[in-house]
Amino acid sequence: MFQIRNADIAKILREMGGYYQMENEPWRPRAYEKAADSIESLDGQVEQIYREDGLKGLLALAGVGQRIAGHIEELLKTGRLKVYETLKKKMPVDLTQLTSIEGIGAKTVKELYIKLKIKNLKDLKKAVSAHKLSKIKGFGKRTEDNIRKSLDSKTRGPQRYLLGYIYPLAQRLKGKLQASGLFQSIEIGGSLRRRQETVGDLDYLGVADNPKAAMEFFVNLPGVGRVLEHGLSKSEIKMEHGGIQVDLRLVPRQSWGAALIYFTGDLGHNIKLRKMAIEKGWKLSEYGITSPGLAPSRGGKKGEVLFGKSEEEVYKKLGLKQVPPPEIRTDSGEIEAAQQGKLPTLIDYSEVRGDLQIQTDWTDGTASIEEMAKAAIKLGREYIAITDHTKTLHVAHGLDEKRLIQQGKEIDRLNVKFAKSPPPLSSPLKPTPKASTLLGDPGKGEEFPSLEGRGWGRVKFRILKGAEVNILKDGSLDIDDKTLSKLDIVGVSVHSHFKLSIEEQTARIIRALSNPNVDIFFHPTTRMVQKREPIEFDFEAVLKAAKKYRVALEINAHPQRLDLRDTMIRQAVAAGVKLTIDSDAHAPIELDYIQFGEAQARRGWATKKDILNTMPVGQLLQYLAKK
DNA sequence: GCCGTTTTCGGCCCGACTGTTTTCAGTCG
Repeated sequence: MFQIRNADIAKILREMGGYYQMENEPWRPRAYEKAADSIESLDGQVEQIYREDGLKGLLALAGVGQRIAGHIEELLKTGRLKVYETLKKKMPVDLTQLTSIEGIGAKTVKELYIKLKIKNLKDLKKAVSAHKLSKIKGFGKRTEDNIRKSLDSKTRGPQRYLLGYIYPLAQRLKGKLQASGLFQSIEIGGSLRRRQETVGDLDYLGVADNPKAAMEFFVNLPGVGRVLEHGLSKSEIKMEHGGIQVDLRLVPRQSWGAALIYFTGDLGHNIKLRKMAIEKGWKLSEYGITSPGLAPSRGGKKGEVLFGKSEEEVYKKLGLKQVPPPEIRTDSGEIEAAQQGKLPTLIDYSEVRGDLQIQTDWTDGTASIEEMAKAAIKLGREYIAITDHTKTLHVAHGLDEKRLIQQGKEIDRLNVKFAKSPPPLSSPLKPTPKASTLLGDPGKGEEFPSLEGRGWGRVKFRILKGAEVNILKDGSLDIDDKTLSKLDIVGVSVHSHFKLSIEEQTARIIRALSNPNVDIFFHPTTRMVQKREPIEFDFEAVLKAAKKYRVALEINAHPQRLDLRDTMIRQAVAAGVKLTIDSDAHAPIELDYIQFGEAQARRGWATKKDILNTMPVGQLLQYLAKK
């Protein structure tokens, strides 16, 4: 059998969809794209599914039927796919490459190949430089210019941005739009509102009395590199540095809720809602629930808007008893749960009280314990655990037993110092939005969390002694049990031997978790978003072990890790395994990453009671002591 | 090509903008 990754299978299917699109096939392209999407978003490898369950396993995948399952089987068995090769022979173009250029789809690729024999980006660049495109019928000078600009901007900047890194820019832009006074409402939608791990572009939605002035203001924002589109209801810009695309849609006030739903997505969630509307004899669009009518752009008469003012109204009319929080709008059961009023109350932003993974300048962090503690206090944390690396992680100058004991003494000293004279609590706090602001009521501004009612003043800040202990190849730990037993919090993590077989990796992890001193399994899969694949192990077995040994799994909030990922969090919650949300901060500014861990937890349907560090410190220590 | 409280046929989300053409196809989200 051939080792073919999901991404490769998806790429081939997507290209096949493109070829069928060239041939003007009506529905096949959509089907292939859907199958490709579905495979791309899988947790496990298709290859493994096929190895375990054969063709039946493939057919169980969403969007995969007899024919496409057969394609996948052929790929895995022979390493090739004959139909694909035949299509490719007829039109030997690099579809993936060419369609990655803005404004170029499959049909344009076909034209370019037939007229100019353009097969890949290199050919395209040459043709553009020689001004050959503008000479083809159906292409003009503007098209050629646009393609040239797309080619230029493609060479810089990543395709998708990490949520945690783009979030501040998104908030700043929103602030600027708000401050202009030209928008009665402005909200951010899209994958950022859903708090996806990565964000491809920023989607703003607004209500403006004077759309012309509002759009004019938008396309002339400072830092705009290019204006891609400039209309009265929709405009798109590309920022100069980093090149992220920003879209703005304006809608009538009575459509605000429907538009917010529409521009928040995701696609699967929206499609299901639209089908539900059709079943009720209506139609759902970004303008609201309407009586059936033809699309205005196709010259038809617009149906009358019946409902659409708020998200709540639209969801209610469609038969949902609750509004699904944006983070879980993925068409994975949230609609059905909301119909029955059985959505869980997700953990809210700022419910995490303490941070249980922090590195300092004792190893690879940049700040001292005291500096990290003071920064945490400013953010309103009630406790932190100092968890520097341990000795076998040489690159980080990990601590040995002796140094850990020394560090414990330093922590004792600081705890006494803070008890005597607590550091000041700065105000206002950093803007961590409450979940309710995600529901985007028109006109409401950003809310700031408050410490009132949290018992601040009565709660003493506390630094806990901890460590991020390295799991060795055989599952033993690199710090002796006697030292570990003196720590408040012991986290363990994998930093080496990523490529063990599934059986070995699973056994190694379970052995580590079975150590009675261990409290948390840090960044369990070690994946780095868009950078490093997760290690492979039997997650079900690890969940069982975590439950048995009372070990919590971490939701690492660092934008680059976000580990566990959403689907695994949901599995852990279902299995009754406790979780923690930690920043993994190596510098004071990174302590604020907690909010992205809270977002991740919400996307995994976690509630407050699932997350250990929503507890006050006393309760947490009590829980840990019971082990 | 996929899918099924429309289940083996007949649907498949829906609309905006652009460019080039003059009524619309292509692309995108």
